[in-house]
Amino acid sequence: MRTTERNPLTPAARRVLAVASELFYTRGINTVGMELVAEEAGVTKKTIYDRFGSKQRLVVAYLRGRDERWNDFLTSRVEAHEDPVARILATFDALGEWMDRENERGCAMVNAYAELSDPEHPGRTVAEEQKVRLRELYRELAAETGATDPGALGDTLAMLHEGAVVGRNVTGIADAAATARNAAGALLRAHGVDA
Amino acid sequence: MRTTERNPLTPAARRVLAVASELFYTRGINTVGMELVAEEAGVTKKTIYDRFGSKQRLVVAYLRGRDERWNDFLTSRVEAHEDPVARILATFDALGEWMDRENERGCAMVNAYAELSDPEHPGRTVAEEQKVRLRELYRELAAETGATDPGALGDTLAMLHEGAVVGRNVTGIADAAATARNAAGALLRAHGVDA
DNA sequence: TTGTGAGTATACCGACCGGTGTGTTTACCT
DNA sequence: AGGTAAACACACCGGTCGGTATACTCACAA
Repeated sequence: MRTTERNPLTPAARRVLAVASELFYTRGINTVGMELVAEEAGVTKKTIYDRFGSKQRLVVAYLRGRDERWNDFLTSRVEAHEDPVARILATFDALGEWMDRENERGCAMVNAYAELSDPEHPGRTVAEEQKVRLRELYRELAAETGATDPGALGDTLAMLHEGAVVGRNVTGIADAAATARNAAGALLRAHGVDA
Repeated sequence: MRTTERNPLTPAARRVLAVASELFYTRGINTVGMELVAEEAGVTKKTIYDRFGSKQRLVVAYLRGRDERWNDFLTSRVEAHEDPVARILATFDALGEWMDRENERGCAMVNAYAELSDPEHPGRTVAEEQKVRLRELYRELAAETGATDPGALGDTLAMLHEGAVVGRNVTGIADAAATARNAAGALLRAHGVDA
């Protein structure tokens, strides 16, 4: 575990993380062995364990990285607008784009939460934190609109957001994000917001 | 695979299925080995393979059984009401009760979908079918209310339903079902339904 | 009474799992 | 020229995976 948070990854470590992220996401964390990761990254297992220390840590790095990428994307989309209503609607547009681009296997955090049943696994915390952060984002945005009961509105939007991912991925609702966006508008109006 | 759909399970097979269902749900399908299932059921592996043929089939039996239990529960709650609006709201009450009682690890179908990455695994179909059935239920109930655009309303309610499960389980929204129920009422009114 | 189905016990299979140890090569920095 | 970090190759560890084989006991029913 020579790898700390600040100093950058070595080239091989970066390759390992990229490959592992792809494999863990598309085939599942428990299904993918370290030997396969090493092979696909053109690296020996030794190198992986020298850089990451354990599979658990590699999994955490994968989840953190993916969380960060999504969060950066979402934040940039939200901050592109001033009006709080537009900011809320932008989250659903961002979700739709993201799902079209790189979510063909559903939410990585929800999947990891399902796979990592051991309550001690630090990967669970990463997933929980991501969801809590999303909830708080919606609660803050709801408050900015001056809605009546912004807490309930924020929670509702967060649930709609999560439901759109499952709806798109498992249920097969093709336009899930757009439908959720429309619903968000209706919910805003129901909470006394001009939308 | 002597076990077909109609003839009842032998006592040992019933025990195996019960134990496997509990273990698969709480610890995850890939995490639980057949040896553990055998041990916990007080049965030898031989017996399991004589009755179920393979782990894959045991997993499918688990998913089907759980799906059936949930579906029976939900259906009974819906059919207890005449008014379509009451029927819709009843689904969220049912969900809340179910989650309090036996959903401390989230939706078994969504979890299985995350774990079973092999697209050929028949367990995936069970999960997909359950989600599609839920979507169709909401679409039919929405149509019964005479709502404008019952398709979109139904899809929205289905997503809200799924989001409540994730919200409750991962995000930690304690009253997720109640919040979703309130949101469903608002969405109904937004679609021109008296609710 | 003689099968037959259900279940038991135990040993085994090849494959793979996460992880470690030893020693070597490469490349850059001073 | 010497030092150091990174990556290499390769062999190995104990343990578990899903699944199979053999042989035995028991209850019940024709």
